[in-house]
Amino acid sequence: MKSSSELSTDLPTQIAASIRDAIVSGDLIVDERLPSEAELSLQFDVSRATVREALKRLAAQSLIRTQRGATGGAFVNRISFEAAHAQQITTSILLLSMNDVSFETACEARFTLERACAPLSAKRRNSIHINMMREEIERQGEAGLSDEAFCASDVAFHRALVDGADNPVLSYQLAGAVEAMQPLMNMITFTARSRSAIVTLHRDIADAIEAQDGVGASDGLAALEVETQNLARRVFEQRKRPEPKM
Amino acid sequence: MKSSSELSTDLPTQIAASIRDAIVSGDLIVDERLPSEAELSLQFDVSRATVREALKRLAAQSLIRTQRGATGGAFVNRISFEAAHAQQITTSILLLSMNDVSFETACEARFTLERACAPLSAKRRNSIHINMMREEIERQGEAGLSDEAFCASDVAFHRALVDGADNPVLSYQLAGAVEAMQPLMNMITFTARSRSAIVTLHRDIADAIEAQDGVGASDGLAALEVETQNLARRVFEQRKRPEPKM
DNA sequence: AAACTTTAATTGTCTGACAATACTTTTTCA
DNA sequence: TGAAAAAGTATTGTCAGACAATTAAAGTTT
Repeated sequence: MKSSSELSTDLPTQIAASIRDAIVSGDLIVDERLPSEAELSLQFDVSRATVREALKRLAAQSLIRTQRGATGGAFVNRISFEAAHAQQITTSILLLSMNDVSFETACEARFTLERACAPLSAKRRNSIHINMMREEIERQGEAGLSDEAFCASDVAFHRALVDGADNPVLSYQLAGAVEAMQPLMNMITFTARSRSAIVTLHRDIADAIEAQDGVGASDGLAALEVETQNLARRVFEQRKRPEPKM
Repeated sequence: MKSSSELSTDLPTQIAASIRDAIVSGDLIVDERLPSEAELSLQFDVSRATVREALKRLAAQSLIRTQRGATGGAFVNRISFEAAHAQQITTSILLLSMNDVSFETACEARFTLERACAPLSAKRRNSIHINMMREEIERQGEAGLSDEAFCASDVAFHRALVDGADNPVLSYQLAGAVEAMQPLMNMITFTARSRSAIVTLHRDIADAIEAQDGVGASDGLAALEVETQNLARRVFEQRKRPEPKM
């Protein structure tokens, strides 16, 4: 099990890397039980505390799970799309918020990816996803909806669109791009007029998907991107005026 | 700092979640120093070992880094695109290998996303990425190249294409899709004829990018997808014949 | 045969100690 | 005086050993 990357890092990192390699390379397969902490501490010639810290690192990445009791231990986890989704979203949000990524850049990435999805979603459209999109459009039109709820509904609409492509890998890869936009969108105040413009575009997109018109859906998303970018630009400019850059 | 998600999980998980919330919500900002392990163990009323396991979980997600010495401690990490890339690739590879994702599905996802990139890459094309693509094409034509090296070069070519879009968010989101294909591609044996077909398509794509012809690049990628899918289908069918299912 | 008890294995947590590291302060001495 | 050396100090890294909590399996009783 001791194989690679034994640098000048601390011991738990080395041990975690060693076990991770064994999992990635297939030496340890899903649901296989790792040696007990006591055995591992003998194998790696470190204390149990050190082994535990290594195992916790792996658990944090959902690579293993642990179970107490007589037949317990650490087991190789089957990474679920759900867990991977969640992790990717957290990472994406932090990445954007910590690296001063402009709204423009994030928005471009999101719509570029989503447009790629549109033709597939149109081809494979199915009533479940269409209905979800319609429901969210309905919600977005309700008066008295908070900006935050409007954004959440917007994200749900787009998630339905992406999931409609019926390709789990695609859904997973796009999760970060779609969801990580929400905190950025939340900084925007949506006027009644801007909301109705967005709802109209959403309806166009849903119609195109339902009509299996991939090109139309793509065009609708392109228009939505322009609308969103303009809206953001207006909001940020207006916000700059009262307090003109320190 | 004690805020949310205090369920029936173990203590390190709860503590890690609590600190993670503080980071995600912005209560702890980049490069800020966390209290020392001793202080945290007092705050959370647990032993230092338990705090350490929690911190290791966060370190595993690159959320914090630690430093020894008098002015040391745990600091909130600025998640770099590089680190996020690496994590995403690992997760994507494991996700595909553990969930019996078909070659077809993964391939479709990858090319769908990449096609979305092509217009941007064409518009913003720059000599660095063009040269990288040309270099990889050159390498792919060399005789005596191992299948594995051919695949690695293929990935490098596509990474250059994606990076050419000059949008770091896009590059990050696509990293998983592009790189996670490599282990799947590695299962394929590339004949001289199939290699030359791929190289020709790569050259077409590079030419289109250089000519700022986004549509052409997209079409080239579509053709490459068809070629790749056919190739994979042939290889898998042939492999089934000598050993017909068990 | 079913219900209960005991046993053993394993992870979860705690305590206390010492080592390693790196910055700060003090001392030394040229 | 001023720079180098030494000591001090706060912090993480690692260890050893202990006990608690949990769980499945084996054994015992009814």
